[in-house]
Amino acid sequence: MTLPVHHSLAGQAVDALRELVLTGEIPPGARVNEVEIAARLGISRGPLREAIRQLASENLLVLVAHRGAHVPTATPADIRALFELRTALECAAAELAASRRTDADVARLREVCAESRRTYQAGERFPYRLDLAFHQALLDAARSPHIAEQVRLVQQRVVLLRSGLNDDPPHQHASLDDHDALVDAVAAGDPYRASLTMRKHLARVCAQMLAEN
Amino acid sequence: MTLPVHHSLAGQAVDALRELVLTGEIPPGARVNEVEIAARLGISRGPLREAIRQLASENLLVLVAHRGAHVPTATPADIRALFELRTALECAAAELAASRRTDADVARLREVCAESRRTYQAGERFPYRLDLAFHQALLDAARSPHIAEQVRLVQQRVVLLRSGLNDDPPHQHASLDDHDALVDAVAAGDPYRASLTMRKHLARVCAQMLAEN
DNA sequence: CAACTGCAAACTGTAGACAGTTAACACCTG
DNA sequence: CAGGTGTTAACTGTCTACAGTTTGCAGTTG
Repeated sequence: MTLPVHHSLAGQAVDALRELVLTGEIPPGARVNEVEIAARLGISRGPLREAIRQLASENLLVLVAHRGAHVPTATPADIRALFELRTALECAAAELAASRRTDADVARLREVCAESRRTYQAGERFPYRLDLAFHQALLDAARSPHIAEQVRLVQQRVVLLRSGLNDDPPHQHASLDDHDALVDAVAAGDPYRASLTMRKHLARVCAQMLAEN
Repeated sequence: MTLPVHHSLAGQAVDALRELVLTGEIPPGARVNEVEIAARLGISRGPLREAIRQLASENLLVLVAHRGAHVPTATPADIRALFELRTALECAAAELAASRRTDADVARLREVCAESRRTYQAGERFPYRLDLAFHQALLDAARSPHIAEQVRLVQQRVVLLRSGLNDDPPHQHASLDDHDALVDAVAAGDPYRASLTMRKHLARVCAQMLAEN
């Protein structure tokens, strides 16, 4: 017996449309043609419009009167402001993680770091997936559901900006070191150091993104 | 020539429904009857459903399959977790405000504090409106639009919890002092002290809310 | 030839109708 | 009388049709 994740078409449409936006299939600046997308998803415009509203309030779409929805494009100033928000949230998460972590949390974090390093040393760029996994493991350790939810939403928007991001090796190496330092601070139960380390990490990631655009 | 804030009925419905939820006219736990509310707002169910989706993604409503939307009720654990989020955001805002404030920002903050104190000393409870105005003035000084937006959303949820809040005088007096201390830290350009002062302030407000429920 | 006007196609915004699900109540049964 | 069952009313979820706006293009005019 297969349980559908979402019973409603609108719920499915949210996921499907989110995918289209985040994968860049609907690129930044492009408009969302309701009849076209609805046909593509095999649904009518009603549920799709509900999905569009939700994604708009997640800031993955922008609504314009009588001109429908389009994918937002980001300016450098936007990116900086977005990273201010991300820093606020993830530094708080790092602090809480350092205060609340269990041995299992630390083990999980070290595991993700180890896998990232293996992949990196194998000559490949370590995939963005592992970076997300690290930040997710940290959020799990923080045990603050509302903060975790907001971080997820912000990360989505970062993915949107990250379209053609070419992670160069120096940046990747530095990120691996940052992650290790972060785990050490969390393992040591030092909230202040965890927060500071996260702040430095995100500052570098932000600078990297600004340099690439 | 009167310019409608929202051209679309869905946009108006978002504001109207938000009002119904935040004023408690649709109390926590109550379901949102689509036909009834649509009739009350003089619109059809289509735009209303779009509005419901948006408010759900703002966490002012909860969607249940085939049972529509209802206003969420908060447990003490929820309140604590929500204040962890609020603290992360507003502490960051306080830090940024201390770094970026202009003389005009400080003047505005002192003005709001002075008005709050006048109202309080006139024997009345100083209205929640002035508390919101203070936090808004601080956000303006922080100049971080994304953080400001998220704070606005969190404050909404706090208002929702705040339904029958009876602000007792000791709490109000302490809040006035907190606000003054916060302005001093911001005026002094001391981000660390501003953040710490904000953290203490919100911890007390949170404890107050937990005590009253 | 540039700019303006008018028209037509495409798209968004909204309403109303229909299908499927939930839930409550009356009724039956042990 | 308690518990289960069938039926019905209410409500949600979805689709289709229609009205109003925008936009691009052709035609016209200075």
